[in-house]
Parts: sequence; structure tokens; C-alpha cells
Amino acid sequence: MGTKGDASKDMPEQDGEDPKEQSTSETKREKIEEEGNIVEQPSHVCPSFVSDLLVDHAFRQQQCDTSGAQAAPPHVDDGEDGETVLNGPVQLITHHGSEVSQLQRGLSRRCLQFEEAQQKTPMDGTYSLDSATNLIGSISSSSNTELEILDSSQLELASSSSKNQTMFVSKSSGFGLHLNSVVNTLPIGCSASEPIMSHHSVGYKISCSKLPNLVERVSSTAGDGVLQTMVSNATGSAISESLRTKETLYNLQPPGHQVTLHNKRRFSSEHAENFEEFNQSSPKEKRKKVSSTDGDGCKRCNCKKTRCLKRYCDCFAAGIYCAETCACQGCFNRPEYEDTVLDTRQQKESHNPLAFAPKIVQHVTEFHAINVEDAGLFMPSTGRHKTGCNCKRSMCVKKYCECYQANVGCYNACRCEGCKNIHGRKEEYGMTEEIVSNRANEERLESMADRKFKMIANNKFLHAELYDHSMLPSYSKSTSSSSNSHGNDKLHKTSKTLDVVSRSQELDYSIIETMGQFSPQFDELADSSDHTPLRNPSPITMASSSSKMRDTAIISQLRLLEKWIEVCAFFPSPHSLYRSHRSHPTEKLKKQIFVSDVGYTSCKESTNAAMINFVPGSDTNLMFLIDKLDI
DNA sequence: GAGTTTGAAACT
DNA sequence: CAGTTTCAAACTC
Repeated sequence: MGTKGDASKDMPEQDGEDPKEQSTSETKREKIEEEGNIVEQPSHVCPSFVSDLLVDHAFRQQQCDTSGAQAAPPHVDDGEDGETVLNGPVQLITHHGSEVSQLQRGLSRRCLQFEEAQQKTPMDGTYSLDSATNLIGSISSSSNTELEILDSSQLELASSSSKNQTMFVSKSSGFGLHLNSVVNTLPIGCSASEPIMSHHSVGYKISCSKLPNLVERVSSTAGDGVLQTMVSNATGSAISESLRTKETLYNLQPPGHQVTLHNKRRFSSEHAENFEEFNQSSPKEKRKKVSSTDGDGCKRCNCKKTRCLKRYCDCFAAGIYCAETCACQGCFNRPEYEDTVLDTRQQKESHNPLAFAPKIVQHVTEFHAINVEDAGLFMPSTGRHKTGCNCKRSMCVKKYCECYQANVGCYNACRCEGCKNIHGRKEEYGMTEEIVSNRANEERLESMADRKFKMIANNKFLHAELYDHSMLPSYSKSTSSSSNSHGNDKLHKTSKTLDVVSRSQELDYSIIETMGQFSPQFDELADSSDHTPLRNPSPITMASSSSKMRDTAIISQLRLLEKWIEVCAFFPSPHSLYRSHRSHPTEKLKKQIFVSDVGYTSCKESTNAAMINFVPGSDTNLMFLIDKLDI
């Protein structure tokens, strides 16, 4: 890999090639020059305005140390593959005047360690970072885009000494942290909790127990509405472009608190020397100061040539400003060059709307784990790399691989070679997909079998009713009061038999007749049901009393079977049952909740295919079902 | 810490 | 759109 290129190649505007860019560049230069001309400005401005500055704290500190003596901002250029827009900057907004250590300031900037985000089931009420991503996906995938609005009045000022700092990941127009970038980049210990709701802004409240002072607070301007946003589906399907404006952090600041160029100038000029020391210290010195990550796992960039205005720069790619702790050189990814940053970003997004979209998106399959026991059975990973990796030599087992780095498996979009990604190999993904597909087909078949089974059962039952409509009292009534171990055993064995019938789709009298052989109590059951002589005895029933008894028993079983099928019809899938349990308590769902409380396992088992794995004791549940569901 | 490797991003 | 170059992070020594 050569380093033949030089910065000027990446920054053609510095050569004044593009008039427009030159103009922009000149404007920037003017700004910088202006900054340089205000050395005599009063310096008292800094502390007060710093306290209200709606920018990254690190930047604020930096501003106090900034001379502004930088080169003109680089040319904004890019050209990338086009994709759908996913515009979602989020912002870090600072705490009023808190004294934050240098480390804390660095942390307040952001963490880029998305690879360490741990998955956590949302069922426990908290969300890990990956879960937050999942949450985002689930939010949009569930027609209710549960976007919440932040109200500045509701934004609690997190104590700088608090163990659980709060970051409001607000998605406003303009430059800022992309929500998913935050999700991806927060280190272990950070978690995105519930959406925050208010009237004027939107965001997710992200707490970080491991990063005190990670982010101070969000302050939105009531009434400006600029923080209105929508969270994208992790699959990138739902994103609000309408929210794409060019409001900035500064614009979010309440009147009188806005950071003006004038302020910045005064601010920066006051600390010219310090900034000079910071921004122009030798790379070696910077490298000495920081490693690629700080103690808490927050990454920092080390860009030398891109001025942090290309996606090579992790900070820029993540939609955040570089921090003091970055080791970059000639960095323009700083709030004072906001316009440049915005222009660059917009240009990139115009070419590739997903340029700043999260690289890792949620992958939704049919088989979400619905409880701890199920976790992992069908969901090897919930994340995917947006475009897939292209690894040739790392075999996807090193952080060169973005999939591996993000703790997600490779999949069929990856062009990797010799993939050995421990989170899921590309080949395995195909197998997984096949399994999922097969299972879906299987379920469809089972559903068809159930329908057929039910139809057959109904026909048989109707047939039986021809013999005597009143022959069998309501089985539910009769059995619900007699759910003893004796009956349980009968039902268990019967169900096992019926299970076989269901699977083979070969329900027939001949098979059902074998029930009696399987269950010694089978005839007893029939006996208990058969107290009424047949009004129209058929030749069959006339044949012998034993055969009559058996037929009666069969009819009883068929009726029971029918009830079971009806019960199963209430639950198209175990997941629906589970979801229902947690959702709206309609009357029907209340019943389901009851059912799930009675014995979810048995219901679940019995849902996919009638009476599959009818566990011992669940027949009692059947009695409950029949009774409570009134079917 | 210097040098190398790697693959994404950028460029042609 | 494919091939090449540039880039910075990851990795190795």
C-alpha cells in the first residue's frame, strides 16, 4: 500500500481548482483569518459562553485553546454508490459549565467501539447497544414508529459525578451523531434505554454506567422543532427525509446562547497558543498522548491526510466531531468548521444517501427468540453489515473485517473469501436461511395439515352426530370437572396418537380405533360420555356393543380433537401468543394471556401442529382452554 | 514504536 | 462498474 498521494490531491480546493469550492474555501479562510485578527478581543467571553455552548465539551475546551490558525478547510468531495437516504445525525450536547476532566471530555465526544456492544434481550427492560439497534429496527418494523420527542424541560441534567451519565441521542438535521453510530459506538456498559419523548425533539436516552460524564445533556430549543426526527428501521426502510434540514447545533441553542462566529473567534483567539500546541503537535507526540482507544474503549482517529473530512476518519464517518484526544492532523472535523463539515457530509450523502447510515443493521428473521430458552436457537445474529465485507485475507477473523469487528456474522452479501467469522460464516448463513425457509415451509405444511385434520375431524364428527346429536354432552363440561391424573394419562396418550395422525395427515377411523389399544382408559372415557342411547343406531353401532362403545369413544376423541384444534386456532404461532401476552389486553388476548399463564409451553407446543409434544399435564391446560375460551 | 497488512473509501 | 489508488486502522515484530 503506497502513500503516493498527497493531501493536495484529496483537497483540490486548496489549489483553487473549483471556483465554487474555492469560494467556500476562501470563506473559510476569511473566517480563520478573522479569528486571527481578534486576538485583542476580550477574553472573558469564553467561560460564560462555554457554559452554554451546545457543542461537544471537548470542543468547548478546545475552543478555549484554539488559535484558529488552521489552513483553509479542504475541498468537499466525494463520490459514492447511491443508496437510499438514511439521514440521521444525532448530537452530543453538553452540560452547563461542568468541570470535566480531559479524559471525560474525550469520552463526552463519543465512543466508537461498536464492536463491543453486547446483545441483550429487550425483554429485561434495558437495552444494550445492539439491542438499541434492534429496538430501532423493531420500532420501525412495527408500524408504530415509536419516535419520541425530547423536551428540553424533560432533559435531566446529568450530574457530572453521576455514574450513569445520560446521552440524548437526538437526531436533528445537520451534522451530528447518527443515532446508529451512537448505538454502534458506545462501549460496553452503555445502554440505550427507552425512547425519550417530548414536544420538540426526539431521541433515545442512552445511559452509560461505565462512562461517567460521557455526555452531559441535551438542550433543545423549545419551539424550534429542529430535533424532530424519526428513527430508521435498521434495515433502512423507514427514514424520514423530511427532517433533513440544515439546522445545526448552534441553531438549537436558545436565544442568547448560540455560538456565533464572533464568539468562536474571541474564544479561539484567546487560547491560540494552546490550540497551536494541540493541533500542531507532532504526530508522534499525539500518538504518545493517545492510543487508538482510550481507557474506556472510545476510539479516536489518527488521520493525517484526510483532515477528518472523509469517511476514512472514524469520527467523521460516525457523524461526530473529532475530539481533543484525537491524534489527527489538520483536522477540520471540528465545530468551528461546521459549515465545511456539513457541506462535506451533504455532498457525500447526495452521492450516497447511506454514507452515514449505520453499517450494521438489524436482520429480522421469522424466528425471533421469544424467551431465554429460545435465544440463539434460530437467531445466530440479529445484525448484518449493511453491504457485507469484502475480506480476502483476514478470513473475517480480524478486525479488518467490519462484520467481525461489529460482532455480526457474514452473510450472502459478503464477498469475503475463506470466511471463518466466529459470529457466523457466510456459508453458514446460507444454511441458516435454508433452515429458516425449511422451517417456514414446515409450518405451512403443518398448518395445512391442521386444516385438513380439522376438516376431516369435522366430517367425522358430523358423521358421528348423525348417529346421535345429543349422544355426547359437552366434553369440555364433562372433562373439565374430571381432570384427574387418570384422565390426563388418557389424554396424553391419545394426543400422542393424534399427533401422529396430524403429522401423517392420515386420520382415519382405523387409526383412531387404535387409540383404545394405546389407552386402557380409552373405553372408560367413552363410557363416561356415553349415557344416551343412539336414536338412530347405524349398522356399525349395531354390530356389537364393544364396537359401539369404541365408536362412541372415537367420537368423543374426535370432539376433543376438534376442541384442541379450535384452541390451536387461537394461536397462529407461539410468538403471537407471546406477543399477545405482552400487548393489548383485548378479550381474546386476555384469554390468551390466561392460557399462557396456565401453561405456555404446552400451548406453544400445541400451536404449531395440533398436539405436537403434548407434554404430560398439559391436558389439564386443555381443559382450562376449553373451559375458559368457551369454545 | 516502526513497519506491515488489510480492506474500505475514494478515485479513475 | 471495474480496476486502481489512497487511506487509516489493525496488526506484527
